[in-house]
Amino acid sequence: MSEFSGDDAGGGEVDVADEKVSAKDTREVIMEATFRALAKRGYTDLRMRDIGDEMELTRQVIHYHFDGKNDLLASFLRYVAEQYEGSVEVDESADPWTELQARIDQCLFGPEFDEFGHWERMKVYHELFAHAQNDDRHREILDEHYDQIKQSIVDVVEDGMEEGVFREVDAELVGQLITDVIHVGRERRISLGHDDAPKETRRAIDEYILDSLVVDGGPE
Amino acid sequence: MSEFSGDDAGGGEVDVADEKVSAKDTREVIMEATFRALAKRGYTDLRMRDIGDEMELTRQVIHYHFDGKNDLLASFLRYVAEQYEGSVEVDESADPWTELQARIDQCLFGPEFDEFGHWERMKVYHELFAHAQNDDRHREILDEHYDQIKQSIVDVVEDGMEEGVFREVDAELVGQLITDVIHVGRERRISLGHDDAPKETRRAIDEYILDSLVVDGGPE
DNA sequence: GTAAAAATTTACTGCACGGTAAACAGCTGT
DNA sequence: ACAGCTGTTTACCGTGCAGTAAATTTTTAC
Repeated sequence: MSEFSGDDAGGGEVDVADEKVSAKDTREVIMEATFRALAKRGYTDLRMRDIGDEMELTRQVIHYHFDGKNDLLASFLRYVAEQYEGSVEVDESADPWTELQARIDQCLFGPEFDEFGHWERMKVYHELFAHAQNDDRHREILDEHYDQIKQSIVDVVEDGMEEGVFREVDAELVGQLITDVIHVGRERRISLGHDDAPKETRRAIDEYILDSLVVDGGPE
Repeated sequence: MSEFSGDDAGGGEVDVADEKVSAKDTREVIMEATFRALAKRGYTDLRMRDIGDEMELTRQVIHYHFDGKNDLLASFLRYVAEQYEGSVEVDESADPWTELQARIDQCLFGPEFDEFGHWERMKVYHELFAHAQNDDRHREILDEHYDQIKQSIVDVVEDGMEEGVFREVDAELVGQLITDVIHVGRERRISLGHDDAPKETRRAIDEYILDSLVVDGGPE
């Protein structure tokens, strides 16, 4: 929600009273409009016009705030990544089992409320993800993002091992596998329309990955 | 390699002597040119011109053989799916363990020779896959294709269980999981540039999925 | 060998898109 | 209250693209 594109930074200030919009808000408005336009048209067919149609302001405003389509989409990608990370909120004080499960569920199913918004966001996210193969800028940002998600899983696994509630395993390998499987579960739902792919995925994670974390004769 | 788009089917015949090209060959030439163009430019930036530049013939020939860009890409998608399936060739007479491993390796790493071609093909395949979320025609074709790949894995697992070399498991779940993990392993390499993702994936499949197929006190 | 059909090329067109220019509004400070 | 800045709008290009039309060459059929 902080830093956006390069442009000129120290723009207008927020007028506290009434309902004033200023530079920063406008950018947020544009980001959200881009979101909806992208969800409707898809990356390939996205026109600047479509983004304009999704907001109150006219499409030319975009050119004032961003330096062309490329710049806009680069900023948007960062916006999406930040939003994704921000949406994964778990109780860090919980035991590793609970935290691990919570993280998996959040990534797979999204926040309990707003499940629809989750899949709309993910649709856009996954499309940008695929596009990274043709755009180094996208790749860099998404690579870093993907690693953070993975790392948060690895950390929980390592915590669990230290606390003795998980078996000794290769945390990197497990974390990567879980992250990957979550990713592909969502993708199968989004691209192929398999509505229950996330649920199947959840079950597979339970039976084939989490089970192997159980200490012999331990809980569950 | 057989049937193409709807158009008019029974075109010109092949002249045996010399090196003559006729209708069917031209379509193949166009398909291959589309392949290269797509690999270079990416789906979003693909122009008809690019396809024309990738072959001896001029780009207008495409309009003679296909009914516009959409028709071309629909035909191409089928072409790619068929090529993928045709490329997975394993010795069906081998024992389930060997066949399963062979299928996994083929999907992950491609034919031993032509490893470069494999990743070029997969790059295109995965991009089309992502695009399916915005195109029902693509989704239908790829859904069917994905299911066939999965089914071939499920079949091997079931064979193995009948022969008693695999433990009794939910073959559907295992087959789906293996297929999914292969998919995401490739994707991570292609989109994020993780060159050793396929190898990591292979190891994860071994340790977390195949291990669970081993009958207690069995081989390996 | 010649006429008809198929395949390919050369030359062109319409238009949708991203981007720009200049006019206009609204707030800020003095 | 008026100058000056930020932000927004209306109106307008220039380009690059998919697609077409007609001319030309090659292949097939008799």
